[in-house]
Amino acid sequence: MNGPAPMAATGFVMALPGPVRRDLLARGQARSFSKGQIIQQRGDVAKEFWYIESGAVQIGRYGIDGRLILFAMLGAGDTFGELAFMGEFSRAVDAIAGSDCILIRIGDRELQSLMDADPAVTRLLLKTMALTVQESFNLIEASRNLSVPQRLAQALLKLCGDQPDGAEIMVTQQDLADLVGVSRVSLGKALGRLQAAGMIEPGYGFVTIRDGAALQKFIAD
Amino acid sequence: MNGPAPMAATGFVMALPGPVRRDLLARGQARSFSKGQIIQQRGDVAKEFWYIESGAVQIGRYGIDGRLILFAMLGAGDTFGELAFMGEFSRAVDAIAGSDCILIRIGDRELQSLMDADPAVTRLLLKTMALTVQESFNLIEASRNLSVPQRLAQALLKLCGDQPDGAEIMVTQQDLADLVGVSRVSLGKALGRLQAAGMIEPGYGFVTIRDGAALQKFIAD
DNA sequence: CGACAAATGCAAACATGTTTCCATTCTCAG
DNA sequence: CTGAGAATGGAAACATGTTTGCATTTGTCG
Repeated sequence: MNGPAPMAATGFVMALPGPVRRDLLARGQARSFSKGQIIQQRGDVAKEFWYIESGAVQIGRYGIDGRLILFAMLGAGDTFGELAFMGEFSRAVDAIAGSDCILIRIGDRELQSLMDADPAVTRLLLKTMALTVQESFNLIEASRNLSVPQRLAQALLKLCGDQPDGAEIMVTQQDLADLVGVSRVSLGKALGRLQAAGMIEPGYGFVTIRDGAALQKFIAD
Repeated sequence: MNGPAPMAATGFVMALPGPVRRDLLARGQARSFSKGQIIQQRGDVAKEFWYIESGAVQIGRYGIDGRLILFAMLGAGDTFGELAFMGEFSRAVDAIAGSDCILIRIGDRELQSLMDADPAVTRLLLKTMALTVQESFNLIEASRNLSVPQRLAQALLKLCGDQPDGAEIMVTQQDLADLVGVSRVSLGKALGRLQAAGMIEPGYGFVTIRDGAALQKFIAD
């Protein structure tokens, strides 16, 4: 209804020690995108990666038929694009502005000078990427072992980060469906079940978390 | 029926330049495992990674209820375990000997000296891990957009690597089912359809690839 | 305010995959 | 050669998710 949807900040930049981080961000260039705008497309040559200063970014893949698969929805403090950048191949995913947002572009030069200055940075990069792989393993496991309501609960908890109960997540059912990997109809049913259990309260364009602990327990079966 | 199932060698070690690779492997310790033996378990502390000298290794996760999710089936020349090793967290997956096999254990010291000697090695590690992430994205996308027969075709092509038509892949339907992420019944049906189309020929404990090109085309829809 | 688009709710027909049995075939050790 | 276990084949009942179509609600903007 009101406020933005701050999410758990993950990714490489936030793991950097404060001074180093500020220095790196200061070297980057700020760019703003409006909601729905394409930030990067699959196949693009990767010459930079991005830090999210404010707003939300959707990471996923658009199929030829208009289908969308969301791998993640990122928020302020998150980083994306390191992957292709580090791997030196073309973009593996599309990135779209989920809301009006301000990003900071970090290019080859900026990162290189950082890595030269501090070997620990490389280590950190490796660590972050390893985490990403783990994440995607978890996604695959979830999609095979968990029911739709459980996966929905998982997605909601991730989106709300460490916000306390009562947090309103600004997201449409369609977006959630793309994220969880089911149709909007199925997602609606799942929402209904979580609502019936008093864990959440669906709204128009947002979802309110009523009982995060219960969601956690629900996932664990 | 006979021969092993050589697969496309992927991973970090095979990407190293010949002399460097031989040097690294020479420093490692060879260990042999018999079929079904557990090589590493989820949660273990990661003090090393492994290079597959010969045989097959299954990478996946065992559920509490005995369910198994296979992420990959690796063969000679492949590497595994770099993930947790690099990320400095505990093992994210289980590894089981898919057949009698010989592995080479590479520990902290060996890798460190390699990284010190050649900074390009670090770059290579990053690249390899980025590829792994891409792979897992592809897996997720496939599980959402492709039919079971298509995913089966994909899995079979990956398993046979670049072997010519006629190759016999030593694998049971149950293993394939765990890999593709469906029940054995569904996998059986999918096999039947590929067979009807003349692309493969199922056997007892193996599958013969009849027309790899057709499989490729079949995946593309 | 009032129209319009976006988002949600709902239902029926349909498609796909699972589960549970059991029969059959194949391989291999003894 | 033969018995036992592993692997495959198949059928029926069931569960889950999709598709399609339309009605309803909500927010926005002129």
